[in-house]
Amino acid sequence: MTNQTKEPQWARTAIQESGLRVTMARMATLEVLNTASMPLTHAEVYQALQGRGFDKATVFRNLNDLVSVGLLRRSELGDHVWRFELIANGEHPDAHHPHFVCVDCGTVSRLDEIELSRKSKSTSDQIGKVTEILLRGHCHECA
Amino acid sequence: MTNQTKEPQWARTAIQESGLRVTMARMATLEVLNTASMPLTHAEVYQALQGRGFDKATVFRNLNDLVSVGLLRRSELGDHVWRFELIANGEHPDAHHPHFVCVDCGTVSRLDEIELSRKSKSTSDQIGKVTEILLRGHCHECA
DNA sequence: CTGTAAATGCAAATTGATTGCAATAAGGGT
DNA sequence: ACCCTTATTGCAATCAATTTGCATTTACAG
Repeated sequence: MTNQTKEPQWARTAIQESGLRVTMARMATLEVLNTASMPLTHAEVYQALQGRGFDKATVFRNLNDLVSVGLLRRSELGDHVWRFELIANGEHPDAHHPHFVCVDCGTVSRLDEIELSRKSKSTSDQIGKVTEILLRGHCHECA
Repeated sequence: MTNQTKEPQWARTAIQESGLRVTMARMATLEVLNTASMPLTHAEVYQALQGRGFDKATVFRNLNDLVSVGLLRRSELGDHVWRFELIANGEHPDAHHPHFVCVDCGTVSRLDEIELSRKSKSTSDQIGKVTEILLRGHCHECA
């Protein structure tokens, strides 16, 4: 989650503790995602890093590396693009929070309070363990 | 929806009424999707049509054409692949029914009874009009 | 300070999807 | 049944997102 008030070296510390090596590209990637209010695509992260000279493949690799050590979460919200977001301290990597995606403008919103009706929960339990809820539709801006 | 008991010429009729020309490829595409119990990817449809000699671009175009005349629905369930399913007679093209996707094996299940809790509904109403609900998680097979 | 494994840059490869274009076929009109 | 027009098809080329191969560079343990 967004957290503008982390300790100065939180990114370095987080990377160190993950077992990955601390590099400029990784620190910068975490910083970018830390100040984002919504999941960012690779393209958005890459663009935010323009001027620092990192290669696009490096950004891809770092995003994926950071996902695999549990610092980021990668999700697909329906537009054929991966989005990445920081996982809050202590938050379970699989515990995606619900998102709403506007199919018209592509805007992604985070919803924290969404849950299924009781009856639906038991229905879905018959299928498996739900770890993510995604809602799609038309946001008020586009309606 | 799956419907093995349509009239013999339902596919021909449906295509005719849509205004598209009736071709072998389109009839076959509809037949394949009619006997499928879940949304199929282009690759799956294409494979099911192997031996009939249709080109992969033709299959793509037909799937998209059939979507645009409202005979099929195209959805993206989180794995970067479009899936297509027949729209039941009279069903609203935008009225996606809920799906469950297993993030491990990729299996897609259709859920017809899922809904949000009342509180969640009002929360999501503040964001926009929800037209699709997608659940992801681990199915029992993979758990 | 040095050695080694990890990370990076650059280009090439992959994958899902789309498009240009000439050849072919559907179906309305005669 | 036979044209004519236009939609549809096949094939190759293209596109966009993502991944990979490899030589070079860099982090960091000792």
